[in-house]
Amino acid sequence: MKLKELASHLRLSQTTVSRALNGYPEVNEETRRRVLEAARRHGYEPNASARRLATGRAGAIGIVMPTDRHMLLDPHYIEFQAGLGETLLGEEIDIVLTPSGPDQDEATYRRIAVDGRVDAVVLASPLIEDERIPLLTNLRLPFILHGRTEAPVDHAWLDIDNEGAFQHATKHLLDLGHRRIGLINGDLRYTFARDRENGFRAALAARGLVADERLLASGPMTDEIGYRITARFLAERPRPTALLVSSMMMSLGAFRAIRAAGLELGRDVSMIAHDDVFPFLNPDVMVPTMSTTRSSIRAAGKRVGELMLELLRGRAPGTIHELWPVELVIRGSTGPVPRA
Amino acid sequence: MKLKELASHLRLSQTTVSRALNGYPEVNEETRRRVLEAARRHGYEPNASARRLATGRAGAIGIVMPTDRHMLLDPHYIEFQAGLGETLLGEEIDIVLTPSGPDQDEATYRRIAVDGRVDAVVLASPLIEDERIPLLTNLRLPFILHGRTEAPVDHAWLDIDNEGAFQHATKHLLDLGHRRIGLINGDLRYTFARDRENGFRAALAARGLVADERLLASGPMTDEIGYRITARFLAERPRPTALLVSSMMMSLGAFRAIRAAGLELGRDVSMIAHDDVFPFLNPDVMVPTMSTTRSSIRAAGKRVGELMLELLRGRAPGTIHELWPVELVIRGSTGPVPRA
DNA sequence: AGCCTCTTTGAAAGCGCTTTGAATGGATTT
DNA sequence: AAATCCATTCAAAGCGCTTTCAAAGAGGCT
Repeated sequence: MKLKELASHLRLSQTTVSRALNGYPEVNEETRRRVLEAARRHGYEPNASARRLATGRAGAIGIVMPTDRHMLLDPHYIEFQAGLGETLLGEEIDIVLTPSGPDQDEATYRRIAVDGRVDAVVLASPLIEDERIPLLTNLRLPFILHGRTEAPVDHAWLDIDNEGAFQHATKHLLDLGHRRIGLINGDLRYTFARDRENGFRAALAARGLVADERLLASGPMTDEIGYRITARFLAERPRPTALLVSSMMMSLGAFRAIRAAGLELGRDVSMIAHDDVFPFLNPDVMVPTMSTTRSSIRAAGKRVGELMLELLRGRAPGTIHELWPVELVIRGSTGPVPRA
Repeated sequence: MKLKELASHLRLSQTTVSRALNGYPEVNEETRRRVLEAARRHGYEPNASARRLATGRAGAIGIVMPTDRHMLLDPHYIEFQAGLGETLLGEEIDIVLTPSGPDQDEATYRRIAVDGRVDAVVLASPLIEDERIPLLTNLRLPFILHGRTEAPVDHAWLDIDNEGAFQHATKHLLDLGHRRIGLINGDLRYTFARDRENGFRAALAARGLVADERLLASGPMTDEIGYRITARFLAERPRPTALLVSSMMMSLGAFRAIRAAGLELGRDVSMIAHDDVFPFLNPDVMVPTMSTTRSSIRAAGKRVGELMLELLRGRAPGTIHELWPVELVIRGSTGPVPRA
């Protein structure tokens, strides 16, 4: 069933039917009722491509999906997508995932910028110097960055206050008397990891302390790396009495390493981990419960969806800057520094 | 830059330029060279909507994304997507995620079936009786099911041998002398969970044993639920000496519950967990290493992508049935039953 | 009665591509 | 030299919508 058929069924022009369906005001209410009713009865659904071609709008936002490299951030992606979906749901806007291989990112962005399959894109996991920003700016493809980066150009972004979060967390550990604190971070090319390290150092500096470089480490945020780094840290002398960990996933490995060293979390070693609030990993039910810096990545996705809608309705990208505070939630994995 | 402009630049007709670009044979090689060169120079990229409208093909496959309910299967989704992406990469085919709210699934599928935004869809996480199968069949929207279901109609699917996997794993535990074995399963409305339970029971039955219903439990496959169920099982008397767990995520909680009960994994209690092979959760680096039934969900996604391409090229859905064997990998978390 | 206005509808022109059917002209046959 | 063939190219007709511009008719005003 296409518009033309529906129109002739109704003995109306395509124009009127189209208008009735799309809610234009210049249609007689009785006519509109008839049209809507007939459309429903015949299961009419406008062809997406035709509509897109005619309007010039894609009704979709894009995410370029790297199929190889830092897909290690996995669960983040899906939670973010779910949040995005929550918002886009009511708007009948799709999310278009465009796979991109190694070293094809530029070509891929270039292609989707020109071929009009999406109206805008979401950029995630930015590097400190991320070449995608100038690229998309040049291509005039609207985008919102989830995270931040060092870019000279003004653009839309939403980020959490990673620096403040880790500064706060570090300060808390210092207040508990800890002086030997290890930082287990994500890959330092990412802005979020750099920001967290900055926060960590800033809190130490505020007390006239400097970080022991042997207690700074970073890598893919996996259970495995968390285990390895922690094991290495615990072999240092004097041993660290507290750990700051960039992800819950890493903290699971860290926890095992602590036990393996015959130590007890929350007593011999304190830990604060960053929690992206995954439904399958709840710090409240761990034993001991895990102290965290908390910020829901799903909520961020939802909000980015809202901002995206505003962007598409014409809001200037340069006016979209949101920095979310991060909550510090103290639970059982942190305690006063043990007496030596 | 549009086709028309490119053509007039080249003093050729749109027809010839279009053909040259799309690799049709009836174009002079010298002409094709010129066209390709000019297209490259001008950064020409055909408009996706126009092409879709003209060809009637969307060049995209769809996934309906439930934004609320069993998004608990989270990490599975993204790994699967990544695999799918790997295949689709070279084909310039997109993945279109259509968000769908509670109770809108049918309407959503109905819409995308008619509006032509995708050529086919992937169905994941099927329930034992999944109404999506007859729906899509009626709508004549091609699909591939990742998993199986009890459907009277013939359709394309790819699944792992969940029953065989858990049967095999159970048999292994029985061979080690275990008699009190707990099963920590996913939600039983899902086919995979039912199949696993069937495998478990079959292995017991083969030895003339029956399952103790108090040692059967199921729920969302989270760390938390894994912890709770395990704690409950370990409170039973006589205590189970082995556990079969439906996901690595649950096994993390199970592990903690075992420790919390003052028991040692691999000695006091054995465990075999199902491993979907997530990059961030490696059974080889756990302490002790985790025995698993292993099947990469990413590989499944990749293969579904391949089958999807074949489906779109005309292969009959009824000829696409793949049942993958599941490997049993014995590591440190399983040992002989402890002497009472 | 004549003129205006307002509401409602319609014809037709795109949107940018693919594809059908026809044309052109040089090479090859007869 | 006429007829045939082949390799190339092109004009134009869609694909199924939206939107501009025009028209028709009903009612209100002078």
